[in-house]
Amino acid sequence: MADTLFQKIYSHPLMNPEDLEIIASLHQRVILSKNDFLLREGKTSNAYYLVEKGLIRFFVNDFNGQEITTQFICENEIANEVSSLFQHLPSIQNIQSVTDAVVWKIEFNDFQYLYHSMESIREWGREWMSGQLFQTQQRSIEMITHSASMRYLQLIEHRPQIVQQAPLKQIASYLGIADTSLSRIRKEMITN
Amino acid sequence: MADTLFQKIYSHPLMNPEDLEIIASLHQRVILSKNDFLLREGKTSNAYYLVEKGLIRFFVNDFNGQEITTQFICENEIANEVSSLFQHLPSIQNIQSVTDAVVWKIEFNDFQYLYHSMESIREWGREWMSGQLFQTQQRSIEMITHSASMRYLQLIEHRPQIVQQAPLKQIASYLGIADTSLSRIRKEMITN
DNA sequence: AAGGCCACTTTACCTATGTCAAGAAATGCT
DNA sequence: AGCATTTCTTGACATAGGTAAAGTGGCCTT
Repeated sequence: MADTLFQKIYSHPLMNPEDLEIIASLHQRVILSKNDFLLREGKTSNAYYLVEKGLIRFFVNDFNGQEITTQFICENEIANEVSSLFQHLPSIQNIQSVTDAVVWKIEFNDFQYLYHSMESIREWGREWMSGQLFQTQQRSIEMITHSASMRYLQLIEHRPQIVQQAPLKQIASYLGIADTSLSRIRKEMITN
Repeated sequence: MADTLFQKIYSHPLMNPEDLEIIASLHQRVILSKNDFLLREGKTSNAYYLVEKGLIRFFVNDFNGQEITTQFICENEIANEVSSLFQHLPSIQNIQSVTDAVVWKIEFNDFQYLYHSMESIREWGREWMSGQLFQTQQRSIEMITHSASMRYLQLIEHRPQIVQQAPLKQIASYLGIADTSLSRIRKEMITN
């Protein structure tokens, strides 16, 4: 069952079972309780995590001390604060479990070893990063072109786990609106 | 003068003059007139561009046919539609010169050759991508946490060339507001 | 069972930004 | 130079979403 996790996440045309086995052997299973932190603001990231079970979020604190959720990571996705991990800079983001969760950790040094010894993971890595960049850009564009209620509808449609598992306040800040506004949008969706 | 362009852009701890010379030799100088396209929506990108002179923008068409400027690329920066170039997918973005410009083009195949033969450019590439990801995330966060006039002030402060060289409508869509709103913000900034 | 806390909702009011339409200024074209 | 087109500004009005404060209900703790 963890095997299919690795297969799903590390899928790439150049990937083969031998490489995959080596990759998997460098991951370690970690059990998380709700609200546990995987990375705290100000610390430098030294690992990333594959999510087997549960929901993870990234958040920052804005200048009024409000928590802004910037990403949700669902099952079969990767929680990786790229700019801290690859540039060895203190993170401005926090990574925290929203629910109880099971994740697989791989340390930077082990990844770095793989990256230098396997073409498959290098190519996979570049593709993963470009996919992340694409998603982040899409999200920016949607913040501009769609209304808050449209954004909420899209979230329900495309990532229902988030709407089911995360508290309203986190979803609201992810959508870029106040929690009372999300509450109002929910109400209008029911009555109309 | 083009040499310092390559030095600035391809700077990385592992980079050395020999590598840099090989890299530079695979770029080709291209002269652009205002409004020329480097990539059109629906086409698959097969190159990226270093900007020596002038201003370049990325834009998408939203569902009402409005152009939304998603990025401005200034001098000594790179114009690269990553997800089209590296995943060979049709681009949803357009890349167009805002002013007359001089850029240096490198084709995907040549880059790919470098990427496989030089550790320096591989590491540089990963760092560049993670930098891009960071910037894009920062921009999303600012769209949520800052008001339109704050965003405009930040743009004036951090990237004045854009404010000087791009037309108001493009700047407004980049800031995520209507052009009339940006005009009003400008007025308020003068009188207050 | 009682108190306390948290997540969510609701209401009233406020403000930033959008929309539309008109005019002024700048730029480009022949 | 002169006309056309685009760019920018302005004003009146509309609306999505913000803020603050109070209310409801659930759940945990003792």
